[in-house]
Amino acid sequence: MTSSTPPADPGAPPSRRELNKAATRQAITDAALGLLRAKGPGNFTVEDIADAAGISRRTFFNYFSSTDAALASIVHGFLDTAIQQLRLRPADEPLLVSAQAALTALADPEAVAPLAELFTLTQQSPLMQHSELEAWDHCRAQVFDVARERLGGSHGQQEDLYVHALSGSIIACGKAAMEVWFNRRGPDLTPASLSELRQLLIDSMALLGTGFTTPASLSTSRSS
Amino acid sequence: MTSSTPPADPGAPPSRRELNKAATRQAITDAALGLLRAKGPGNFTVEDIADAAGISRRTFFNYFSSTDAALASIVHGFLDTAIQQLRLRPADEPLLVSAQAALTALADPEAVAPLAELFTLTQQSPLMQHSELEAWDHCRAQVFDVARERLGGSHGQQEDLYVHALSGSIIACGKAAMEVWFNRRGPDLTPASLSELRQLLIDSMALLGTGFTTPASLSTSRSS
DNA sequence: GTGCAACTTTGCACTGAGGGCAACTTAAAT
DNA sequence: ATTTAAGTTGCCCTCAGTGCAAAGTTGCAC
Repeated sequence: MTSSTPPADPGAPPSRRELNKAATRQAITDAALGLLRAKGPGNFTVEDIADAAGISRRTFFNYFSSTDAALASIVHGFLDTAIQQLRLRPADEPLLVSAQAALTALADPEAVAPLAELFTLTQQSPLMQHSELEAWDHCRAQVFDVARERLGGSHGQQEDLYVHALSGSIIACGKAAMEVWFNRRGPDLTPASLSELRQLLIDSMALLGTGFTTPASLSTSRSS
Repeated sequence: MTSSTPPADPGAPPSRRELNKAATRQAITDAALGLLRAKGPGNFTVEDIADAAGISRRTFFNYFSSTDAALASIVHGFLDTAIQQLRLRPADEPLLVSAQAALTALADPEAVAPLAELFTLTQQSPLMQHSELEAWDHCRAQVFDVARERLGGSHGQQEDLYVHALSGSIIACGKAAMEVWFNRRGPDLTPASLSELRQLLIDSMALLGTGFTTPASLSTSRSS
């Protein structure tokens, strides 16, 4: 089974089985992305992906529960590293600052390239929104965990709202920054474009931190 | 077809066809909700719903593209009225205040009852999250429209981020308030519970308006 | 190495979603 | 009443997703 317990020992050398599984997983997402490029969203089947990845249809489902899930694993990968970055921040830092730092740290070509391509390929069609929304929501849940940990165990019921609202808003703003960036730049990955993405991420978190005070405050960002 | 142009004349008396369609639509969601109650999420098929609603399986798909969609129409209904309320607010009012008003206006038994039941019935299982997330996202898009209209046509590129981030955050906070409320109260629809929901909605918008300043500000809400 | 145990892949078969199409039924219009 | 448009249904197709059991691999002990 794919879902059995992995060694959970980060220090140990990955066994052959682990490597094979990782490779297969990668082959699947590569194949899926390739077909998306070649045929467009909705115009290929799970069997197509399996063939392209050199595995059987049935095995595909051992790894992913759907075509969408396979493609969304790209988004998951990105967001997971974002969460990793977030957890590295000092616990006494304001969450918004941590989020800013974690996100801008990821605004480099290698990390955003697959994401950018995926977005440009699927922007027009709602066939991917499902898993994409889920990926963001999964990330939100993890930000929620981090936020709750930071507030310590002393949280009464009031903090529930605070933590829920904050984590949700952080995700919403991160999403907003990415969306605006894609709308403006498309698949442009030049340093100038990436620096604009960083600025957008910073600005969106700043908006959150200042309570969205009137649009006059918009003069903050002048980056293109 | 279901998707043909409705008269779009709100003054005219609804024709027989319109009435039939509305009735069928309602019968479907009723049947779906009934089956959800009776069998639990994931334990019934489209055919079951069609049978219960007294229509053919094929006709079901003329109205909804999936079981999820049929159930999510409940959420859609709620959020659509929320948007309606939002559009009724004066255009020069701060958006956060408008959102607060629109949402709290809907915190009455008739409006939230179906929603509350749906949430309690599906909270445990991820079988509904798809359409639910979509419903919220659809609502976000509409808040986005309202926000853009309010900022007038003079919006340069900076406003894009502002509007995206703001509408996304509003939705996130509305969601947060509802989620906290369901977690605390479950399907409780007593006036005390509803007033707590109202307070939560107000508080979450307030958090957004104050930039989530330190948890010390949490003492605002003391409502149970 | 040999062999066993655990894990993984695959084929097969089955249920059910979703949609195209044409025949049929019902409401509206003249 | 007759024609026309809108809606319903049955038939049939493809494809998603899953359980099961028979293979094929890898890990480990001897």
